[in-house]
Amino acid sequence: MLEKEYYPQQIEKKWFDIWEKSNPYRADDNSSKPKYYALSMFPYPSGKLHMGHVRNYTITDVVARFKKAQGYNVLHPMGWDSFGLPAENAAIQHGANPETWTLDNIAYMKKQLKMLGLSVDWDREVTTCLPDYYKWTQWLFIQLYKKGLAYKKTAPVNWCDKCHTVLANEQVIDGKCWRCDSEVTKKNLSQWFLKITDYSEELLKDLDLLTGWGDNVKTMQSNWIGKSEGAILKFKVKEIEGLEIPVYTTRADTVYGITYLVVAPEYKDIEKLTTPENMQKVQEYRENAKKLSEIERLSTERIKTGVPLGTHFINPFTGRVCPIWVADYALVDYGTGAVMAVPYHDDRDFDFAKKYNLPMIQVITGDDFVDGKCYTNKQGKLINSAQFDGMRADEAREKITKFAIEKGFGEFKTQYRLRDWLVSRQRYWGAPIPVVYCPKCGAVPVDEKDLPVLLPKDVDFKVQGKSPIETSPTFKKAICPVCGGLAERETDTMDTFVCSSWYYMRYSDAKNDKKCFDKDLVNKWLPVDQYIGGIEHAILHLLYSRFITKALRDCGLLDFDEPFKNLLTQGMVLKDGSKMSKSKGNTVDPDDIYKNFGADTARLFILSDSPPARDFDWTDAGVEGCYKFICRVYRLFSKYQNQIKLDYNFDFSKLSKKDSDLVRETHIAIKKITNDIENEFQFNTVISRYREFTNSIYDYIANESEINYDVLSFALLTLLKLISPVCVFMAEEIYSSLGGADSIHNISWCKYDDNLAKTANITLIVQVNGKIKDKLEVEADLSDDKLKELATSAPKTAEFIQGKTIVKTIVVPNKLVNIVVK
RNA sequence: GCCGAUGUGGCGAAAUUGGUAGACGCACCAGACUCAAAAUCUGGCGUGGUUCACCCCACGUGCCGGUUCGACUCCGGCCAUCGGCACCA
Repeated sequence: MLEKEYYPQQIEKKWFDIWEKSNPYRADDNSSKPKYYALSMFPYPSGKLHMGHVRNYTITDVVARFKKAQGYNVLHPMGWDSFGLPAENAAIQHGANPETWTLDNIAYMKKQLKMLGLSVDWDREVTTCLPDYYKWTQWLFIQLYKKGLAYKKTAPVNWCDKCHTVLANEQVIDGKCWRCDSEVTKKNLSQWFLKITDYSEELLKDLDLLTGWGDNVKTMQSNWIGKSEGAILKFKVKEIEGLEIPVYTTRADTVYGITYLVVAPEYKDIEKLTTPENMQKVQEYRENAKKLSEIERLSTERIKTGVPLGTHFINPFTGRVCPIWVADYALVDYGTGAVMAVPYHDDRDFDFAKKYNLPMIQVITGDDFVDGKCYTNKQGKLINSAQFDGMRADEAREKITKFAIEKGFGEFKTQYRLRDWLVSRQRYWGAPIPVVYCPKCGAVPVDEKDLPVLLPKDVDFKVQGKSPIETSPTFKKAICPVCGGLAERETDTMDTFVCSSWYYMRYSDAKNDKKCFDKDLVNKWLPVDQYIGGIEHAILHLLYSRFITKALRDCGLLDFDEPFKNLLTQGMVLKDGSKMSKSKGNTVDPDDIYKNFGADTARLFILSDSPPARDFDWTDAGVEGCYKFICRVYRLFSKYQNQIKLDYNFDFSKLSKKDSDLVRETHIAIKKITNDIENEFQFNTVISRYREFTNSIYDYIANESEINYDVLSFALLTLLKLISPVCVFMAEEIYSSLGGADSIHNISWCKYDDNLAKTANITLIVQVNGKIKDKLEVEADLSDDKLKELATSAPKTAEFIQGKTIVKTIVVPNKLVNIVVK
């Protein structure tokens, strides 16, 4: 029996306990049904769920439940991105053990997720900080190493002093650390990299295959990869026989306008290129450049500086001899580290030449050319460029490069902005990089049978200035797997983004202790059909995962090219106009919502007001509104629980108008809700339909004596099924109280009859010259001629037509008639 | 500077192929129920004009222009907000 009023706490507790015991949402590896893989970005176990999590996982859960009801074999897993600095910082600050801290948080948050009613297959739970997972992260690292995709090199890398570790390029946001927001400096260190640049072109090109991704994310990735097509041109140094300076340019069409050349302060040949009399000034300049922070140096606002080296180069096109300068607006790690300067046609060169009084030569002109101003139009015509005069700039670019190739001082070159992924971290709480250093054999990967390389427990977290892992008295000692001699273990751990770049593959075979995953299983379940998470991973996680997928494909471990077929980036959860955050004090604790209104209310509300991709504004009034709606639905069922028939039966042709109208409303509701879910998961309109349909049912029952209980049963049970993916606890409670044998969540999705999914009458709009003059209630599906006749003879239209000539009449079936008169 | 997204009532928003702009909700107002309140149910709710009122008329989807019988929707040109990239040669 249903209670008269709705008590969410009791109902949700009851089903929480039942589902806890049965784990009813196992994905079946052997099912013959088509598979559907619904995936949420897994959480970092920071302590408690926040509303962003609630939104993310509710959306994915409704998708998973909808697809299951539609007959798919659904995989909807969950896990924990559980390595990373917060655990280590807790250890440093409160003396906690990072592992205990992390596992405690996981236990708490797991319970919160279960209270949210997620249809997750908990048998496949993955925890990246546990050895049964990171063993395989290490194993994958070794496969990449063998394939030449993991390597160690000394390079200027990003260093965060506060986090005391290096960072990947992707983790430096506006010159600051992505985690702690402190300024990042450059350090020259020997570090491990993954060769993502081998895949630059494929990562860019395959964005076109990702038709289920938003343009925003694809554009961000494309910007980040930063492809540019140009040429390398080589210039001979006048003073030094045999020395050449190659430059990279996308504007080969401007070579006749070169008046100087700039090298970066870190340029490799810079000392050779400096004359003794300039040496002191050049060295001073370089020292100064080193002191500047990345932020200062990359600021476009800054006034450009530089000093001449004293040497010169010969422009092979013109034979002109021009000076070589050092200036920090040339970047050592892009192109060749040297830039040809064409002041008249490049803003930066223009500023620089003005400041130091360097000559300018105009070589491009056009209608919009203004004398004395830098002219960067790429459609202009060449002048002062010998045989290339009169050509359009974009054509000349190719011709001039070809000319340079023929003469042996140039080549075409495609350049990418993307850099290799720096993956080593000087921190404790991560997967140890499985490498040992042997005095004889150098850096050697650990023998695969010796994996995992376990994190040592005998460490001191309070140590300053180095990784806690270094304080272990035992960890470093190792035997070289090649020669058997004494060796030293690598103490760096991996970037957590390595762990998270393959977790969604592990779900396909989460408990396998022989392999990272079975090839057949990973090929069966992946690619992910729908991935849902925050936009903040547009570059980081999503780019890394795409790279790892392609790399593992090339290692022969799987057979697909892209990991995520469809991607939904959900908007933020706001309150009072800004993002919920502890510092602003505008957070809402999911536990409080569970306690006061129940998880079903939280789920309904978080889906209700905005489409998933847009930001969502949390309001207390909105939550209450949703709670009231759930009560309103519940009351319908509790009121008629004795009349509702699970085996309802009626003959549509014999129904009264009122009954048949409700049947039609029911079919319309099924159709619209199904379409709205399938069309980009527009849950906000889905919920509007729930309300509309519920309002229709309330209208229907207004007169008790006219109720046909078979028709009412049909409508109510349909509503219950339609609402069941969102209000999971209430739907289950009602259905089981009505005597349903199975769980409502195991019942197939409702079908609709297209002939019944429309109203019996329509409102015909009558326009004269495009202005609405009348609205007529008429039978649906009348012929065009009949509609025309009805419209012209309508009394209100008559006065507008009278005395005028009808030029034409436009009929839109079932909608409108427009009479055009003169 | 380049690229992407967005722009509709007091607020969140809706609107197959161009075809009733504002569905659904929040807030607000009124009525019913009640001794009263809450809850619940019913109705109203873009702006301006006109009217005792019903009606009716004009305007209205960031701005300007165009195509069309008809434009939130298509085209051209702007503006604003948010986000990404950026001394990348």
